Amino acid sequence: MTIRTHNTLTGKKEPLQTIEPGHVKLYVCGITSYDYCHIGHARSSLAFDMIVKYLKYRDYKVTFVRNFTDIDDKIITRANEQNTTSEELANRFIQEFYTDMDKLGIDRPDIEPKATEHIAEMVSMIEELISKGKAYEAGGDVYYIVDSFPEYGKLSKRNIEDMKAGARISVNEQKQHPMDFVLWKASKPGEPKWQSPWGEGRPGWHIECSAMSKKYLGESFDIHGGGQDLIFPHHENEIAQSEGANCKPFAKSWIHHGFVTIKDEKMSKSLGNFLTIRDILNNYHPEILRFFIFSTHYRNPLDFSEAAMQDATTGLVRLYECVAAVDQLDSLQTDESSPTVFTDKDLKKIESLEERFQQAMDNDFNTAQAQGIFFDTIKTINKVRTKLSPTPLSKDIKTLKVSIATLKKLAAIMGLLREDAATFLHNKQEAMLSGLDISAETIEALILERNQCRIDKNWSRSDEIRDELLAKNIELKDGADGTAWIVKAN
RNA sequence: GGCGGCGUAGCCAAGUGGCCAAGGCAGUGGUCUGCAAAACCAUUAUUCAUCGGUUCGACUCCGAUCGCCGCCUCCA
Repeated sequence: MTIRTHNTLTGKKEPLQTIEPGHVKLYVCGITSYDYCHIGHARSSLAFDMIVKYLKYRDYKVTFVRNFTDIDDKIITRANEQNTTSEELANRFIQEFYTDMDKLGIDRPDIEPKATEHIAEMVSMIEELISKGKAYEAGGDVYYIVDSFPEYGKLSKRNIEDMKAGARISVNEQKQHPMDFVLWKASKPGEPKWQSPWGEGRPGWHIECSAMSKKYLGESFDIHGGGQDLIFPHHENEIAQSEGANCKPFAKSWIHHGFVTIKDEKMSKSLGNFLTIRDILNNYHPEILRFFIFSTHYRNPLDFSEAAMQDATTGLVRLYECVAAVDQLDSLQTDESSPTVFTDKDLKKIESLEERFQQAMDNDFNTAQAQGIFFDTIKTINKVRTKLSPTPLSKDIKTLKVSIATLKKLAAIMGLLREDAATFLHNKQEAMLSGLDISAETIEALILERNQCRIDKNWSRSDEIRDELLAKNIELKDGADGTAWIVKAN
């Protein structure tokens, strides 16, 4: 089986074929660092984290580069508002970004270049473009000649004529053609600036990715990724710059993920309908956010709501409860004369887990389908587990243990089931209990009282206690080895 | 207006032309239980926005229509 990925350039799913065998070179556009990250950024980071983890699981070597845009108009404006330098502001939010990423359990890329540390590479690429007649200097700015690149529009599937009709391009006297875009901007007084052959200035937005991907991955590499909103103009312009300067194909394949929406509208700063990663992590465990993000395919829009997060919570807890239940089987006495409780069908289902998972993930990283396979598997595990005799066959226990180990290994690719199950469930209870006006001691005391009532067959008082606790969201579970309690999600 | 995408059960969501259209949440009936809860079992789309077409056969391919979303300006 080969991995197939959807390529924006061709609009098709294609088998992954790396330029260098067994080695994937991946470049992803990272954040512009001027504010806290929202869950749209989380989706982006999580999607590529999952993709890298899966590629590594499939034995690829991966070189993963993700940049920081640490100089641009928004950064300068925000820095002025805060009476600080753009450098300080950008670095501060890079640190905040790391705080969020670490909480989400996202692995660091291999290389994280910053735009401001690659001015020389950008300048030399711009010079190359000028010398090839693909760019021109005008009043200290440098522009790319879009008409010099016949394939312009091949990624976003649009042509220059249609775009001119759209006519929302800002008027700029300097430009020879309205679609020409800036490679180098002359600095205004007080703005951050670097020396260049065209005077003091700073780079345009798109050139950094062309220059840095070339430096770290080469002129041609395997996959370039980012959000769907980057297709045009950012990635289209990158192609024009890189292929124009290098005269070689740029990224072979393009992966673009969908947006996070709220009430079906794109989350964005201008609409003010965004939630930061830390807003979410205040209320939900990071794995719940991961579970939610991966519950749909990465290219589809994903609508955020509290209800959806509750569903994700319930689903993840169900997985953890299964893991915890199997973990507890250690304490059982085994008996080799017991019959096996596995049917052939059960075994087949459990043993095919990894293969089915790979099939789903090979198909353009279909995490939604993969999650379905997890649930399908735990259904079988739970079924078998409940059929276990008090003194089961040790081989049956072993089979269950092995399948849980496989499940955890595969779930880890999405960053799920990485905690000890009992601890996860316990911490979740603690967190929920702290929001209630009842202590664990009070609950335990009431359970003791109720159990005495039950021995006395005083059902009315016993039920009263249970209802009383239920009113406070405490649910009781009477089992063979006593009464357990959980805090109910509301 | 141009381009791209989406429309599958009450909600979310898979589905790479051909066995009963995954899975989750919610619901219903049952097993278990003193009664419950959890878990388990069973059940919930003669149908995949609509209408045509291609095909022996389509949710899956093609065309049209309706609806929603995104990009075309900074944006993950």
